[in-house]
Order: sequence, then C-alpha cells, then structure tokens
Amino acid sequence: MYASTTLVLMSYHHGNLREALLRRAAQVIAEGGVEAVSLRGLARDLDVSHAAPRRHFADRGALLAALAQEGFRRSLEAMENGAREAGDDPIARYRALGRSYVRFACEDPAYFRAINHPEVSNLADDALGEVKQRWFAALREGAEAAQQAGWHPEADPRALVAFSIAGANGAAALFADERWHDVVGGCDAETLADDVLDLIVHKSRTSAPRSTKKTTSRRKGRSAS
Amino acid sequence: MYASTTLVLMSYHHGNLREALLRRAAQVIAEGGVEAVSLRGLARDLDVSHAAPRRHFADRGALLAALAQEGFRRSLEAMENGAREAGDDPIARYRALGRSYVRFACEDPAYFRAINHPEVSNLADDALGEVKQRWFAALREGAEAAQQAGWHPEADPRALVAFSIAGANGAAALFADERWHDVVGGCDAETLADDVLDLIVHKSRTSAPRSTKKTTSRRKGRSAS
DNA sequence: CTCCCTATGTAGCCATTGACAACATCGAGT
DNA sequence: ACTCGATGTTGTCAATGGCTACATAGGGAG
Repeated sequence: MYASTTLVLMSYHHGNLREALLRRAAQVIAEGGVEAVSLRGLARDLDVSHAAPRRHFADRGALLAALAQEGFRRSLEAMENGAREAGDDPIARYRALGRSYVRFACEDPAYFRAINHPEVSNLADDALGEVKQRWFAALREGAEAAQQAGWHPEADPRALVAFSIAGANGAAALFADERWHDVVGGCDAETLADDVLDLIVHKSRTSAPRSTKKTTSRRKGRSAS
Repeated sequence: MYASTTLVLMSYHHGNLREALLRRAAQVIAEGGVEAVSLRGLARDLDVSHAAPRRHFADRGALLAALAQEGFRRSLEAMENGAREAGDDPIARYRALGRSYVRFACEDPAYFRAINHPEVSNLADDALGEVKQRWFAALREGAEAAQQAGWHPEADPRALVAFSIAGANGAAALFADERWHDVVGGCDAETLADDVLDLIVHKSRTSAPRSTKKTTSRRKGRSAS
C-alpha cells in the first residue's frame, strides 16, 4: 500500500500528507463521487487533525483543482501514448487519441469525474487552466491533422473540434458516469466504445464491418449496473 | 411575475411554496450552478422559515430531483416539437431532435444543469427515473427510424444511440457549461451548434456546403465569455 | 356552531462541514 | 545552541441539512 517514492520519513508528523490526501481523495471520488470528498473526511481517513489538509490546500476547491490537474495530465499522457502507438496516419492517430481518452475515463473514473465535475469547472486555478489548455490544444492539433488527411474536409475546423470533444466526453461519460449505467447496461463497454468512436472518427475500415473486432480483450467490467 | 394557475390564496402562509421554491431554485442554478442551491437559502429568498421547504421536499435531493424531472419534461417537449416541425424525413427529424435539445440547453442552462449534474444523476427517484426513461426512449426511437431511413445503416443500433446521446449531450454541455466558455469563446453558438449537429447527423445537404446556412437567426448570445 | 384533523409553516436543536486563528513541534540551517 | 519555517493540532464560528415539537389556518363532521 505504501509504494511511496522517496523514502518517507514516517517518524515525523505524517510524511507526505499532500500526496496521501490526493490519493485518498481519488479513492473517495471513485467510491462516492466528487460530492463525497470532504476535507475533514480525508483528514479522518488519514488520521490527521481536521485542519491539517489546510497546510497543503487552501480550501476544498484547491484540492479538487489539484486532482483535476492530475487528471488532465494523466489523460493527456494516455492520449499521447495512444496516438503514438497508432502509427502515422493522422486519422488513425486522432481516433486513437479519442479512444485513449474514453479508456482513461473507464479505467480511472475518479480522475475523469474530477475533470468534468461542474464544481471543478468553475474554479479559477491558473495551473489547472494551463493544463486544460494543453489538453485542448492536443485535441485541436489532432483534429486539424486529421482534417488535412481527409477527415471531414468540408467542415469548419472549430466545429470539428467541438464535435470531437462533445463526442469523446459524451462517450466517456456514458461509461464513467453512474448516470448512464442503466442506459448502456448489458453492453460490452469496450466494444460499444469502439463502435461509438468509429462513428466519430470513421475508421479506415480495412478489416471487417464491425463485430469481428477483437481489439477488445482488456476488460469488460462496468457494463452491468 | 405571479402568473400562477389556481388563484393563489396569498392570505395564507405563503400560497404555493412548492412552485416558488422550484422557480427560485432554477434561478439560483442559472446564476451559480447546482452547488449554489441550498434549502435554507431558498427559504430566505422566499421569506419563509428555514424548515418550510421540508414540507414540500423531503431533502435537498428531492428538490433537485423535481427540478431535473421538470427539465426532462421541458427538454422532451422541445425535442418533440422540433421533430414535428422537421417534417417526415426520419433523418431530418432526428437531427431536429438533437438540435432542439442543444437549443434547450442553451436557452435554459438551469434545467440542463439540473439534468446533468452528477449529484442529481445518482439520485434514486422513481418519478425522475420514469421521465428519464421516456427521454431516452424518444432518442432511441428517433435513432432507429433514422437508421432505417439510411443513417449509418451498418452501425450497431446501440452504438448509434450512445453516439447520439454522447454527441448531443457533449454539444449541449459545450454551450451550456461554464467549462467550455473559453474553448468555444468567440464563436457564434448557433452556427457552431448547427455545424456540430451536421457532423452528428449528416444533413441531407441539399442546400449549400456550409456557410450559406441561414437557419440561425434566433440569438447569438452565450458566445463571448 | 364547535371540534377535530390535515396541510402547511415555525422555532429550536444537533451533527457535519469549511474556514479561520492561535498555538505546538519537528528539523534544518546559522 | 538558537531561530525559524514547515507542518500539525486545538479551538472556534457560521452555514447547512435534517430532525422534532409546536403553531395555525381552514375544511369537514358531528
């Protein structure tokens, strides 16, 4: 459980409370949503006083902002890795970008929720804003490259980006949010996600007409509510 | 301001507190988001005691659920009207369905937020669940009809519905959420929404290749942040 | 007409939470 | 050895949700 990085001095008060808070907060979000995160609750869980978190986060919003920032970083990393593995075709890369985002949302709902929670979106946090901009830039660049490679050449580039974000976020929410569990219930999330992504970024479909798809052997959880 | 239905007896304690609470709550959401809604705050705004709302809503969640229910009703009504006006072509009707939803989200962000707030999504409210099911059914039926009319005939119907919901909700969020104001800032929301909808439900494009579009003379607000 | 009963609103209470201030302690650098 | 900054602790306050007991208005039964 304690795979911490730099030989934590557990002798002192706590060690690295900041990281512990973020970790625990992510757990809490995964279990009960962003609403379930309370500074005092985290403090209790970590056996520190109720005011200890304040030394690391000015208020609840700051903690959520840090969490969202981490979420953007992770998701961006996943998206870049996905695009890299997808090869050179810009359209395939862009599809992989989106697919990686959806996968990230499914595998780490906590960070996805942190990113997309309205309470977090309204925060004015410089560091968070900066990461968000980078995230958005990656998407925009991917969309532009894909368009130049022939993806919806006639469309307004801004609409393409909006469409992509809308689709990707919507698809991700479909699987990561409690909200849709009953709607998509009973489906294999991986296959469904692939199909939805195909509808967003028309795959070069050289292989099969959907159903002989077998890229989907990772996991099938999160389908039955 | 008091266009109430059944001759309210203002002599008594308040009249129809329930409706007043819902109305005021919608205002508060529009101004400060769902988080800003507090039972006591509403009670203060309406000059009743802090426990009065409890006579009409068991708890905060019940009020939000009622609000979301109203939101689903309104949005469904808007969508059905939009589809009706769109004529007979199932694809055009489906596009109008989505377009109406996005327009609803832009014009009445309060209800859109109430519908989509994670805190509300997790509520177990029977009436709300029932309306949500009807909303979803309308979308599914529209998607099925559109598919039979030639929209993505090769796709998995479930993926089509998921794609539609994802796209519509994502697009709506793009315009109704604070979150994306900086991203879509500077664009004309109506045109952008039309373009995004075109990307979701490929319009029968008999008119022009995008830009001579002039269906968009309603309003242009909500583009500059 | 009076009495009771239900719907609705009120007043008071308590636990939880976020936020703040004052104080305590560890440990590093002078 | 002393000081000081970083980190935690205790105490406090206001706001909130939720609960219970109480009040009041008005309608219906006798």
